[in-house]
Amino acid sequence: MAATIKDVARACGVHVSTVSRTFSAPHLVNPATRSRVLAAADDLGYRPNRAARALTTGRTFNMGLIVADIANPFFPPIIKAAQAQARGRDYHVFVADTDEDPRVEEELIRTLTKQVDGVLLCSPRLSSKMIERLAEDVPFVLINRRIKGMPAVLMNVAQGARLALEHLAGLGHRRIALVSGPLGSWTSNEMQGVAAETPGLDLVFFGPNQPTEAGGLAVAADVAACGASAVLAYNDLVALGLIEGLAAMDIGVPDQISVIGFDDILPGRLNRPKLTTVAMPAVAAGRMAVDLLLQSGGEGATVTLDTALIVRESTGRAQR
Amino acid sequence: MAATIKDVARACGVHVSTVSRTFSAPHLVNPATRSRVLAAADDLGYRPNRAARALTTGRTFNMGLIVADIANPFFPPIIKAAQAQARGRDYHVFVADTDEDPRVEEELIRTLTKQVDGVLLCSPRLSSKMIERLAEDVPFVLINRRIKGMPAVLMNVAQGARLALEHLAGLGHRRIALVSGPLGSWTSNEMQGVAAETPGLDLVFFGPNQPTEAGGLAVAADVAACGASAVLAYNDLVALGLIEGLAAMDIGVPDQISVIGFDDILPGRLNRPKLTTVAMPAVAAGRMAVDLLLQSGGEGATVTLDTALIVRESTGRAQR
DNA sequence: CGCCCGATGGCAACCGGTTGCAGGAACCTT
DNA sequence: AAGGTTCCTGCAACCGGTTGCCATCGGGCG
Repeated sequence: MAATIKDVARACGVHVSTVSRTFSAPHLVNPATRSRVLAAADDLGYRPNRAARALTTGRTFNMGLIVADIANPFFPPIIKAAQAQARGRDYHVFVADTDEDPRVEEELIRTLTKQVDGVLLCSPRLSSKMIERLAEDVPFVLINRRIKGMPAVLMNVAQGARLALEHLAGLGHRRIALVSGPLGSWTSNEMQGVAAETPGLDLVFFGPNQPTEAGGLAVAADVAACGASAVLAYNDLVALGLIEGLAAMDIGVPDQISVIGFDDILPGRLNRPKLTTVAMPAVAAGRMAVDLLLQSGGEGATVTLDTALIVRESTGRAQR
Repeated sequence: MAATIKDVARACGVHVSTVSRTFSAPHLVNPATRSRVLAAADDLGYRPNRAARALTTGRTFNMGLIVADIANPFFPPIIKAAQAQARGRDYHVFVADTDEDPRVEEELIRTLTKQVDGVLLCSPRLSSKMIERLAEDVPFVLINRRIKGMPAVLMNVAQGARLALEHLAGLGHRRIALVSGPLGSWTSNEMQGVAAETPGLDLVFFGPNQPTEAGGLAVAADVAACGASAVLAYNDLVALGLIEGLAAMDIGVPDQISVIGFDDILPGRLNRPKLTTVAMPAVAAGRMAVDLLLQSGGEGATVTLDTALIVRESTGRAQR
């Protein structure tokens, strides 16, 4: 049995309210009394029960973090950063994986609602309408999704796409394949938007595709056949699948085709050729989302974080 | 303001205790009353407050999961599986990352203690003594660590190492390098134990090493110089680093040296050559750990899960 | 020397549920 | 018809803290 506030009160002959105040409003208790209480508490190994406290204060010091797929290497850095930042603010984090299923996502949010001060929604699959409805019960911060009036942390995909296209253009590529992700993905739309408005390029679109290596593998043949000398892929996983598919057809990267991914996940860094990619600020996003949630005074604040092009080995000069 | 039990009680003219029983002991309430209560609850969007419930019942329906490094690709599958299994049991999971720091780990456990029904410790860095002491306050299940009397989920590294060595021997390799991990790592010890007792092999040990690509990269030259035709690496990350280092010296894998890793993480599957590795049953371990925790009747039960050799492309016949 | 005030700490209600106990009603038994 | 069950529901205490209110006490001030 862990020590409760009563045990401490009894141990040093004061009322429980005094013990309570020693922890939550120290300035209201006499220094002498305070140190007696602290000594007794330390002696008994007392720690305030956060859940009980939450009952009256309304603050749980917990938050939820909901992601589509923990095993997708894009998410762990975000989770790690958010969790670390939260710990620094004395918060604990419930992490839940929806398996890409909106219904699971909704149910998860509902059961979490009472138990947290807010929820970080990372690339949510729910409809905007549903998110807005759920937001009436618990504060949200969105990551990688924009809904008007809701605080969000966005990654500047458009800027990254622009950098990537400039890089390819600079290497002499003209005909470029755009391998997009799932239908209606925000990232895909951003990429296509930028590409469409970039002059002097001859673009070929492929999509929708699964956002995985399998997706990349599946379109490799089409990409090879379309005559493009470079590819901008939806994410690193797709890019890696693509490279593998091209290799199977004996098409060398970057010698014959250049490939750029998005995200900068670990497997891309380890791949050979090392993947040129647009790095998403995952760590900063996780941190920022936590801050946004906790200072929620800034209702609806939207932060956009810059991306960066990381040139490695999967891009090279266009062959003439 | 979310609806409370009182709102529901008022709405359908019964006492709160009746509402409470409708949810936690339905057989004690008249079917007619029950359906009225349920209707009212549904109408108001009422959901019991789990934290408040925990206060009296002592069960929080939360558990903690503590890992050394979320961003290490070995852990996400475990986290994902544990979390999914927990959700199936109506549990929520706090996930925390210790950054490999035992003090953070201890503090985390302490603050989590009151808020969970148990904690899953995944590859903990704390001393056994400390873990035993903390176990007095909250039930643990260990993953990848054995402490007498404590429930644990282990992965059969020895068996995997045996399979790997047999595979290499079968390919004609005799002189084999063993690239271990950090000092005192349980996995390293198991591997070395098996290797030492395998007859007919000429073993060269390298260690301790960082359990990362950097670690593999760093020993690549030594490994190449020692004349071994095959390497058993501490984990996939080390193996990948090793392959990269060998490639830099123009030593081909598997043509000149065969490499086997441990874990079966995603980057290994995507690498070229695709990594031959001993797959750790991460998903099963995550699930099993949750089950062990919840049925904790089986005090101290230890489950050992089998590993499997996955032969891909990084191993081949020894060259003569 | 009396008054006012700030500092201190006890009291008790409350947060949202749970549960042992008791009482009333309906239903059986004999 | 009396007494005993069983079923259902209300009452109230309790889980571990928090907090508004009030009483007490000592001291400073006029």
